[in-house]
This record gives sequence, structure tokens and C-alpha cells, in this order.
Amino acid sequence: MKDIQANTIIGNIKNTLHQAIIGAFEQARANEQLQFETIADFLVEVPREETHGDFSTNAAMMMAKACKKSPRVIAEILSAAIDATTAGVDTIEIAGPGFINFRMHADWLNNCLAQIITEGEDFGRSDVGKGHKIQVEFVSANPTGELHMGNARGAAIGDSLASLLDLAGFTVEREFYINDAGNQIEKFALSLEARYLQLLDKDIEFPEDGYHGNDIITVMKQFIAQNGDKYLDCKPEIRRPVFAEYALVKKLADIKQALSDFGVKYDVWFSERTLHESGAVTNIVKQLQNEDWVYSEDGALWLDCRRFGEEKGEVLVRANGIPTYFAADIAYHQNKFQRGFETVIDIWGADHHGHVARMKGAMEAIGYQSRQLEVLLMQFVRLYQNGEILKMSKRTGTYVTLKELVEDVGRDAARFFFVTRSADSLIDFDLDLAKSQTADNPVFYVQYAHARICSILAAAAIAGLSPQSDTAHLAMITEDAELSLIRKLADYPDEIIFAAVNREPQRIAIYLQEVAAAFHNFYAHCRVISDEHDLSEARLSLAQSTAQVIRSGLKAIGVSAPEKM
RNA sequence: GCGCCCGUAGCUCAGUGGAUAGAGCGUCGGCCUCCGGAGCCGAAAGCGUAGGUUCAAUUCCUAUCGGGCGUACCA
Repeated sequence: MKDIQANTIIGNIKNTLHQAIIGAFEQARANEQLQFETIADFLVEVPREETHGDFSTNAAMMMAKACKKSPRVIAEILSAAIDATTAGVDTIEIAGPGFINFRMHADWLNNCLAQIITEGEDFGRSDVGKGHKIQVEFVSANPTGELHMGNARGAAIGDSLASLLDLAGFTVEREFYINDAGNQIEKFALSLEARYLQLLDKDIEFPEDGYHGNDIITVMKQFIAQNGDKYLDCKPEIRRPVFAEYALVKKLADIKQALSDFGVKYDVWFSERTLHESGAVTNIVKQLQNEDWVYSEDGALWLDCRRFGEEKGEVLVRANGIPTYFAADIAYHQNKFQRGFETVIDIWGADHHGHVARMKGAMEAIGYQSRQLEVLLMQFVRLYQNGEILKMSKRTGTYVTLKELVEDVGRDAARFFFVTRSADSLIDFDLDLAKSQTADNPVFYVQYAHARICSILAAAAIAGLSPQSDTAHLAMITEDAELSLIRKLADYPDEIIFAAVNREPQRIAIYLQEVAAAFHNFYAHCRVISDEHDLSEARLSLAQSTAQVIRSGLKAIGVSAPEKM
């Protein structure tokens, strides 16, 4: 992972130190103290242990081989040559196998806090994205059933990632791809028809591979309430599209509502059907044919995926003339790029991983770069209930819905739960435990810190105290617990950048717990409102900044920041 | 069989090419004349196994064991 050193409080110091170290290398070479060709990619980091200083570099160890000297010897030479006064460094030490540790002047964290306060609500925002257009497409569930736990996870990750990218300076759009065409709609129509007939007392067998969920029975009951039995003697070819259209509208409305209740708002709801109707799907197949990416076999048209390293081709148009999902998906992604996105991120379930390589290959085939399409694969959510695995299946209709999750566990707790885990991990979700332990969800630990601060600020206002952040006030902040909290707050913009660039929203959930812990520790060790008027007002500034960071971070992951709990 | 993901504390999960691997829950022990105890402080407990690369591996590579997913003219 390349070190990201953005234009942030911490990033700027790292950059300055980085330059100072390079300067020291050059000087040592000029003095013939060190001999080397190029300077390796060393890191300037904030060490895990505070006893190792405020910043640290592995430069001496990275260059040991090139310089043919021991790391500690190189560190000695460098530390004598480094001019880090501009960064605010007080002392430089050599430690361990050859780390060079920098300790800043005592007031550096106070200056950090001043800057945090100056930036206010914008603190955390940065410009590393340079306004580049990026799209995050997530959930995109078939509108043939209800949203389930897997969709909930996708929603939590996708929405959070989009927010983080926005904070990091990208121009972001959230999109939901509506699979309202193709095979599953045919099957859907057959299932609806069967339910329709069954509800009207016809003895009809339900399709084996149909959609067994109770929700579509509800939909057809509503349909009958509105339209009666007038489709009973109608030709199947006539009534099936009517059922499907009716149900799609209903189901889509349900999906929008469930996502909205989960705190997710999309910029675009994109209909697959429009791609077929506009001719985009047939056009993309023609384009690929013209460029010799397509071959015929067994009556079907295949994309030659062997040209990008796959073992075999993939069907674009079936022998029956109907294009596959794959063909539509290529047209869809072409459409995305035509809309000006430089990068599109798709969040898919692990069951689609076989689709990744051929989609990326297809992007090359239609003239884009495969890296412009990023697929974030999300492992499954394995549900436990009564100690047993609950097998989810949309086909059989046994699954826990997003709606139930929000009702039983709560939106904040559910979102925090999902966004705390990396997309890579297979989650074991014990529903009984989740319900019974709702109060133990770490989200409340974070929210509690926020509510506590709000309460303090309110009490302070009544006492006639207000946050003051001029230099004289901030200089009164000297306790370890206070400084540790500032240090944690100062990390915020870099945490956002890291999470956004690496597509790891879980970083922020973890970070917020660390902020809350640092605050609770501060609270336990330092009285905010005390007899010392000026110190109280300085600490109020710190508390207020903490609340602001928590509020901003929680917002990014779609969790509320209540003032009272 | 082949491909992808994952094996970190009793449980659920973070994390990292570096100097002492973390949190929540659970267990054990402390802390309320005081701003919110949904809190604070402390203890026990862990990188599946075996090789390799490296100054340095839990992290990268290989093998192996275990789990998940995929391997359709489904999506």
C-alpha cells in the first residue's frame, strides 16, 4: 500500500518530514557519508506506541542494503543531517532496529486542535479525489422479492463508501440497477399468475422454480382487490405482462421504502429494460461482432473471453435470439462510462465472483480500461437462529428481510454492525443474539460519547461558559488524556482518505470507536466544567470538536448522532 | 478437480512488511460527596499447520488442513 500523504494536518507534517529525510540523504551523499543510487520508498508514520514519538520513519532500514551500512549507522548519519524544524520537530531519536523517531514541540497538538476548530464542519473533507466522477452501484436486487440481510450488508457498505468518497473529494453518484427484464421476470410473471389463479380458487400447481415468498401473494391480493377476476379467462400472454408490470411497480416501491428506512438514498434508479428498448444491448453485441470479439457456436453468439485470459467464451445471445444478462450488463457499463464516470464501483455478492473477470475483460473489449470497473465482492451473511444456520433462499421464501432487521435490531445498530466488518469476511449473524444484545452494540458506545458531550455543552451554556479556542486557552490543554484525544481527532481526514481510497468503510466504524474511547478516557480523567473558568472553556472546545468529528463520521456511515439517548 | 474469499482471545470481529497484535461480548478484580456508570481502570486469554522470501512475516509467496462461494445458452 502506497503511503497517502494528503493535504491534511497529519499529512502535511509527514510530507515535510519526508522531504527533510530526502534532504538528509542527499546531504549525506554529498558529504560522502553514504553512497547509494536511489532513495527507496520509505515511510513516515505515526507509531503505534506513543513512547516511540509522534512520527517515525523506517528510512534507515530501507536503505541498509543500498548503502551497505547497518540501519543504526545510517540512522545516526541521517538524524544528524535532518533539518526538521519547519515541521515542528523538537527531538530526534534512534530506536529499535533503526527507526528514527521524531518528537514534536509540546504545543503541536494544541495547534492541531486550533486547526480542527478553524475548519469546523469541513474538518474531514479533503481534495484527494480532485472531483473525479465515480459511481457506486450497490444492492441492485431483483425486484421479484424482498430485500434480505445480504442486501442490507451491501446497502450499508455501498452507501458508506459513497459518503466516504464524497468526503475525500470525489464526485459521487449512488445507483441502483433494476433488473426488470430477462428470464427472472418471465419466471416472476409465472409465479404471479399462479398466485392469482390460486387466490381465485383455481387448483394450480405453483412453478417449481418460482418465487415462493409470501410478499407476492400479498401483491396479488391487492391486485385482485383492485381488478377483480377479469383476467381469469384471459390468455396467459396477455395477463402475465399485466401482472408483472403491476407487481414490479409495487415491489420497487417496497424496495425504495425499505432502503430509505435504512437511511439509503440513491441518485439514480436505472432500469435494465431501457437498455433493451433503446437498442443499446443489440448495439453493443454488433459492436463486439464488428471488432471480432464474437464467435458463433451451437447457434449462440459468444464473447471470446479467451482473448483476455479466460478459459472459455461466454454467451452473449442465446440460440433463441434472446441476449443474456451478460450482454445487458456490458451495455449497462458502457452506458455508465458514457455518462462520464471515470471509475465505477460495483458491489456484488460473493456468488457473482465468476462474473468479475469477464466483465472486466468486456470493458477492455468495448474500449475502456478494466481497472475503471472495480468490483467489491462481499462475502455472505450467515444467519443463525436457535443455534442453527438459517438457510436463506429467495426461491423458497425463507429469509430475514431488511425491514425486519430494522424493526428488530434498529437501523443504527444494524448499519454499524455491517459497516464494522470488512466486505471480505463471512459474517455469522446470530439473530437472537442481535436482538437481545442490541444495547451492547458498539454503536451506542459512540453515540453515547456524542450525547454526553451535548449534555456537557448544554450544562456549560447554563453556567455561562462557552468554548474558547484562542491560543491562550488552548495552551491550557496539557493532560495526556487531552492530548491523546486531540491526536486521535487530528487523524480523522487521513482516516477518511484511507477508507475511501482502499474501499474499506469499516475503518471509519473502528476509528469512531477509538475516538469515543479517547473521549471517555478524557472525561474520566479531566473535569470539563470546573471552577477554573478558562480551562473549562478550553476543554469545551475540545469536547465540541470531538462531538463534531463523531457526528461527521457517524453521518458518513449512515448512523444518527443523537443529542440525548 | 479447478478458480476466488476467509481461518487472529471462549464467542463475534478489527488490524499491520517493522519496535509490546486490538475492540465488543463473556470471565475475574477495582472505581460513583463531582459535568450522563450506555462510563473509567486493571487481569487472564490468540495470529490453523509447515516451509520459503526479507535486516524484519501474523502480514508477501508455496504447500497443507478447515470453512464459504463459484465453475449454466441463470442472474
